Amino acid sequence: MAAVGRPPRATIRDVAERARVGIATVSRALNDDPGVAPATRARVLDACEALGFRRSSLARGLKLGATDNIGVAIMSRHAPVILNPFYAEVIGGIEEVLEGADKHLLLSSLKRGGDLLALVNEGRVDGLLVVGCGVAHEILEQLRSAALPVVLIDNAFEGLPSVVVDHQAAGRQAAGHLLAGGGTRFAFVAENLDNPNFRARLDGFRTALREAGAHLDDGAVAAGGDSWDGGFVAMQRILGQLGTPPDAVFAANDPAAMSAAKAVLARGLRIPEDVALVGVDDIHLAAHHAPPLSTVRFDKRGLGRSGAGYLLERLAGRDVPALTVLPTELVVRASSRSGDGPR
Amino acid sequence: MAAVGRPPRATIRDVAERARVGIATVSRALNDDPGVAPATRARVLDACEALGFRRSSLARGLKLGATDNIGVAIMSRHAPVILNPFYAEVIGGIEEVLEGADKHLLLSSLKRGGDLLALVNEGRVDGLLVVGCGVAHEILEQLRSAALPVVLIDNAFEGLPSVVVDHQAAGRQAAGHLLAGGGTRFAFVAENLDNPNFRARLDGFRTALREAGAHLDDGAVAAGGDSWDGGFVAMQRILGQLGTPPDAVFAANDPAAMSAAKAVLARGLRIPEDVALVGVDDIHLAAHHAPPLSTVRFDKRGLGRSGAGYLLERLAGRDVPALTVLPTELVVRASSRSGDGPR
DNA sequence: CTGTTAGCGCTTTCAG
DNA sequence: CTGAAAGCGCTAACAG
Repeated sequence: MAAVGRPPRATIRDVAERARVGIATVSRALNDDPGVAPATRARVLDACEALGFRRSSLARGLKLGATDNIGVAIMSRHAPVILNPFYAEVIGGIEEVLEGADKHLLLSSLKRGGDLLALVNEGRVDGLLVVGCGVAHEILEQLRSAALPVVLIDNAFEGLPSVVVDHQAAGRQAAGHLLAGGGTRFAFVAENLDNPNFRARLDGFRTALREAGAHLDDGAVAAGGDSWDGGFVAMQRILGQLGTPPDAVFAANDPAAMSAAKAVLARGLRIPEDVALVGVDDIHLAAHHAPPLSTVRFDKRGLGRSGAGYLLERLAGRDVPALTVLPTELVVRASSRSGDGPR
Repeated sequence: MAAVGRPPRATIRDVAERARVGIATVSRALNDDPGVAPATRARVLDACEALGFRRSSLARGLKLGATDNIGVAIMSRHAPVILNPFYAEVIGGIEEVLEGADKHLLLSSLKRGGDLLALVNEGRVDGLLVVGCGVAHEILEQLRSAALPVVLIDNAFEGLPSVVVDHQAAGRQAAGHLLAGGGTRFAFVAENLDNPNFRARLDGFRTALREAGAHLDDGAVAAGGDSWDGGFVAMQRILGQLGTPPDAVFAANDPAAMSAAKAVLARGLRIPEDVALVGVDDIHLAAHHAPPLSTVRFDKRGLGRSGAGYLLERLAGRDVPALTVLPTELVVRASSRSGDGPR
């Protein structure tokens, strides 16, 4: 019942024999070498077909010194990796580009950074995309002197081409919008403050407020934990700590914002009349939240696309920008649209 | 500024030279061959270290006829593939198992099934996991006679080890529960009715109702489209078509259920008092929906784990079950808990 | 236009 | 215990 007498895979030699040519001719025909007589080429192709022949990518790679595989390493301190929808989107973008270039995607969500170097030095991949900021500096340093091209996504490091989102700008845009809406008592909620992206968003938020002469109280910044109700917990803490509740809240991401909204409403405050609320991400549900959630959007898929595109450029021997910063875009919805205009 | 004078990667020959041994000895030392003098082994290992040497996976694979790569092909008629959280979970499970076995995951979301056969015949992977039911029968037939092990996930095919979820059971469980709750006018909503899993759920639902002497009207089955509001549209259609609104609704998945809930509430009906509602999936938000959503849960990650586990077994030459059916579990929450007991 | 041949870097007999 | 040599399947000179 097992796979007993299966014929061993055909090799280029079998094809040559059947087509009554030399193996070099087979190779040439397969590589679209112009110097092959049409009749010969046809015979070869027929033989391949008949034998179900496909070149061994291993042998070919060994000879050519390339695999057509691209490593994608996802490094995240906080997650079951691929389960994080953020990374899923990024990978989607990567895949899109690689597929167009006939490259294969070797996915690796390594716990230990050392494995990353191993991956690179084994010759299993032609290039490497490192996604996320959970990589130790020493690893990145070694990657910098690796023999194959490396591109960083959602993480920046001197000497390695990097594609990032302007998370600071996200914070500044949120601040600007909340200031314009008349906010005076600001707050920031997040699931955690370890995530560098969240910190950057907070940083931009705080900076923009300061520049406008406003102030973000220390007691108005809270992290509520990485479970689904992190935003809720954070918001509750802030409401408990502050004498007067805030009237302008920026959440590090949309889930936190939605969850924080529950705490605000539970306290009997209205959104946006009493509290204006802005998140980040523009996840699908944001538009269908009650009330529809204002947010700062950026192109997650584009992160993957750019990174993959640059890697392909590097593989082709071309130069690429050292740092690419993708913009963010404020999306105003009802959760922060109290006083500004009709509707 | 480009990578000019980078030393070419060290080979086993460089190591041999530096350790003052033959290349065979290096190979043996690296493969933990017992017949190597400890002192020699140490010298070899030192030399490797010093040279930053790693065996070429290509050369090794060519010799050994294996790559340690496992192909994961996601076939879905309806999706940006990896963006579908369902598949993301499955991949998470696969990854978990493969990482433990030191295999690499080659991700491939092929549009054309033919590419799948190519992948298999190129020798790029040692085995293949095919996820989802978007694969043509003829492709599966060819896969059945492929030279390497193939395991199907969330899809079943005679002659290929398959791991599936009992979607019919999900439908039956929902029916049983809604019947027990006193439902009399049943309805089914989905985003589409092409998805074989959705059809199986409907099928189980319908069958169980029939067996209980209840009836599912044709006008009470609707698909509303694959956008976010598919359930809403479907529910509206049913409410428009039926004279009396249904009092027991089964949705093909949780998003459809949530979306359908909006339509029910918009119509002025209460959940669960007027309409009991059950979904499938138990996505995160289900528990925090208003009202909390009853649903049928199954282990998505486990699908991936089982499939990957079986593939590893096959690679080790062991036999595996032809068909594995993962169970589903009813989770009762407020959306269907009108009359049955306190609270 | 086509065939012969030499490796790519590794593992594995087969001899020492 | 260790080394020399063959060869995995392919490509790319180098000759015809």
